[in-house]
Amino acid sequence: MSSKAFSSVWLRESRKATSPGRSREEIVRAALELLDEEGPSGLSMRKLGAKLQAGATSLYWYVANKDELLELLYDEVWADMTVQDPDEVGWRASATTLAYSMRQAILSHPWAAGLIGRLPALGPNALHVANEMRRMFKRAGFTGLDTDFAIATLTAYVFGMTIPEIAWKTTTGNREYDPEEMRAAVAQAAADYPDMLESVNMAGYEDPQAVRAMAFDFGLLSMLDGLERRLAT
Amino acid sequence: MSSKAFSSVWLRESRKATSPGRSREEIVRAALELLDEEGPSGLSMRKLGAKLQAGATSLYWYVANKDELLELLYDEVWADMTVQDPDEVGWRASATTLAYSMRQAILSHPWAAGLIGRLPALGPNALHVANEMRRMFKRAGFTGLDTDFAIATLTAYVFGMTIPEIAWKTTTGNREYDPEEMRAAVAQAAADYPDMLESVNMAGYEDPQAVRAMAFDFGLLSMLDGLERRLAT
DNA sequence: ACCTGAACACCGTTCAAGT
DNA sequence: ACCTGAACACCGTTCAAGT
Repeated sequence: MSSKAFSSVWLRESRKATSPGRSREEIVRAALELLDEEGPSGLSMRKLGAKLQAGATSLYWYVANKDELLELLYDEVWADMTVQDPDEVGWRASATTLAYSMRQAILSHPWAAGLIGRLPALGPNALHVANEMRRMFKRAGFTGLDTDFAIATLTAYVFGMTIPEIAWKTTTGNREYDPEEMRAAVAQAAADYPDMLESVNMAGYEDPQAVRAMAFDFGLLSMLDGLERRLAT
Repeated sequence: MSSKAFSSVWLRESRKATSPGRSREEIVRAALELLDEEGPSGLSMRKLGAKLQAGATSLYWYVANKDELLELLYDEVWADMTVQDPDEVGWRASATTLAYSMRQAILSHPWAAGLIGRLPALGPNALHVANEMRRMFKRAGFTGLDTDFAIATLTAYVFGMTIPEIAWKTTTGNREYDPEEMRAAVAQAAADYPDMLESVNMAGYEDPQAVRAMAFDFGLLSMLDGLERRLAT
């Protein structure tokens, strides 16, 4: 690989929106529609150009490349995350509602699953959330690097738990699919492991959503208990 | 979307390896080389065909499509994860070394970052690890669904923490890159948030690896403490 | 049974040329 | 300053045809 400087959309000036026609905002809005309607494969520079009644290559005036566009889009997901003031409700309640809110934000923008953790999150919305988390954990009593570690731990858990949830939903979701067939398939794969088999057969394939939610709760509780424990030492 | 049954390579018979020439194993081995050497973009059906001195389309005899090939490759990552017997070292030590081993496995196959959580993990290696985790947590005292939840929580944490680590390494790694320039860039983005700025300026851009490792420790400790707490109630 | 090349329907991106 | 179409260098996959 040749030497190439680190870059991000957020570090470059946006082209001024001149005519009523195109602008970064317009492009992002249209791209968002494409993604939310058709999923990740719905977004190509060509399709996006068409939707905006423009040549695909016109977009390159506003955005350096597709990755930059994705950075822009990624930040929109962070806009859907809401934070309750830790000074009002306490850090733990604040962390809990934020975690749920993060999970919800990803679930409602499934196309973002492939972006999380792979794109720098330096957009204004991401920074705002990061800053709120910082306040939250400082309020809890963390100091120095521990504050950063707590932030990283919480986001890692939420994203790590939610991304597979999306994969599950998109393979099974919006499609004629028989939960029984699914169960049987997994059971077949796990045939050699009696303990796993047992679990597969009872793990609620009829209501996977409910089980997922329970799992999220369980892990979140553990996570927060563990962080609280750090404060005690 | 039309109705399409759930499918996975692991649920279909493999074509028999006949001649010394090609087989699923040969293909996977060659693909693995491509990925480890050139990264995710190094793998295309055409390049893989060329490497095997075959037409790109020959591969479709052994593998239904690229996604199936990726499933096969993904399972190889799980092969690198090692588990210590919880009956010998205790569940917590076993969980700790497994967590490190999982992190290490992903770090040494960075191309897998994009696959984790998005592909079903039904391969023999993945199942073996999953089963070991089950033993581990049962030994710890978990029962019923809680065992599954503990497994999900631990893997979510490890993957959620490690994937961004890879992203960081591949944007900055193997490339002329100035940590100071990087720091300055992030600082610029965070300009509006004094607390974040402060943290950015001390967060060890000279030795990001060390800081990452500390963060992983911190979170893992929290996670396991939290799980232990579940057992007490 | 196994392999092939041609062909189809796409991609992201560059760039000279237009207004 | 902004937009264009043509062109380049790729993709995954299907399929009729070959051995």
